[in-house]
Amino acid sequence: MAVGDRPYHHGDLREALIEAGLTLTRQEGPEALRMREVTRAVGVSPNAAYRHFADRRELLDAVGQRIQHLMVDRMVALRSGTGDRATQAIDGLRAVGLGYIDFALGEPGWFAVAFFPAPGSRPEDAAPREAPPYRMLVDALDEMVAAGLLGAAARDGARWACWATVHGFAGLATRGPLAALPPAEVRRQARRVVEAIIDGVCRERPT
Amino acid sequence: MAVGDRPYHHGDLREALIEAGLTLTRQEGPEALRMREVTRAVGVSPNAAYRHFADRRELLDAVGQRIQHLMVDRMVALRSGTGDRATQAIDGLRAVGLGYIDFALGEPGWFAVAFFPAPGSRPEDAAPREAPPYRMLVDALDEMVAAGLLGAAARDGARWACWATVHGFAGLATRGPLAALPPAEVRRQARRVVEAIIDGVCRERPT
DNA sequence: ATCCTAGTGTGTACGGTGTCCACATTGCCA
DNA sequence: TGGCAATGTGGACACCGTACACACTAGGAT
Repeated sequence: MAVGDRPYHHGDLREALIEAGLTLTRQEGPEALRMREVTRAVGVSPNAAYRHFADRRELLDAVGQRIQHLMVDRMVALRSGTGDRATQAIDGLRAVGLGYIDFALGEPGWFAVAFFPAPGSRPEDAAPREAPPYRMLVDALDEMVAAGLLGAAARDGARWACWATVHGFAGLATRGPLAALPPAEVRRQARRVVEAIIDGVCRERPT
Repeated sequence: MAVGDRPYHHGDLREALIEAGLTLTRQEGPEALRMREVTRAVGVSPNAAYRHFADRRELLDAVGQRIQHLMVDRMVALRSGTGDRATQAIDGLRAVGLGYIDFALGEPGWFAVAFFPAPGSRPEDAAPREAPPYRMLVDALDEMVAAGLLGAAARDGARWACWATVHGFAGLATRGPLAALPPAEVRRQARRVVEAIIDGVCRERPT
């Protein structure tokens, strides 16, 4: 059953490939995910991967989704539930925004895999509307509405506005000019930016 | 002097390579810039490019800077100078934001080259602080301060907040889930998002 | 218990890429 | 007019993604 000590069939190769992809992309980002290297890391022939993923991109997408789940895991760990409903709601929204940015700053390679996988990736399934971090944001905004801090009519626009701001800041901070600033300053600016968009979104009147 | 009809020396090969890079990346984005194809388009041997650019990335960066200049060219065309100083200032800021987004929507390939060149690009020189579109934003915010619509202390933070929002929206709209929405809806949301961040930034109190 | 089939991994090969090296050609300046 | 620095060429190397045909193995039907 085995010529070396490893059986011919790997057991759960699909999972192993995704995990190898995770460790490979953590430092260098999506470019570091090369079929030959992933399979090499798992100790398997390059073509074996094609039994589980049609493409390099399909594997990369799978890794990206896994990373999005890691992301929400870290984000939920930030929530603190004290105070009345209004402060809880606003704290929750803040936590989502800062958590998103913190993850990007702490794991720039992974963040790039999750949200900038490949320049030519087809956008419709790149980061579907059900992206877990996006759901967290949606929930946080619903809490704001329930607490009376945000008009129900403004909710839809607020989703895009909040996501855009936080996402853009993360992009500028990881692969843009903000990366040149010292990390403490970056975090300080992150807090200001999050406050600004929360303010702007709460003031928004329906159009 | 010529074996075919083209002289051995190209004249301005560096410029020709950049222009070929522009046309190659316009549709498909940064990935479409391949050394062999660029040189092929110019009618020159692949290695000739290495007399003018150390790397593929160096050429890609040059193309990206060129695109940033194209971007401001289109953005300045949007400015309309009517009304009093305050309305001019706020209209200018709006125009910068919407112009940024419009360019990204109209030229997603180029936008990606300018701001998401390669996942592994070293961020310090990726989009230096003097990026032309960023300078436009800085100027617009200075006008806001001069018009008394923005506190001088808040200006620094406002720069990052505005850029992050607009940049993030462009990213979501070109390679993210917003790309799935109909273009008219995207533009509508763009207007709301820009309004929201302007509101938020103007309300900001110093920290 | 045996066979067969579907699932999974392997070997080989092809075309493409970025980039290094040695060499060819040319324009320019002393 | 000679020579030198700049510029373009040809060939080669290592690597990549992936298609094709084949090998092995597990597990259900007989």
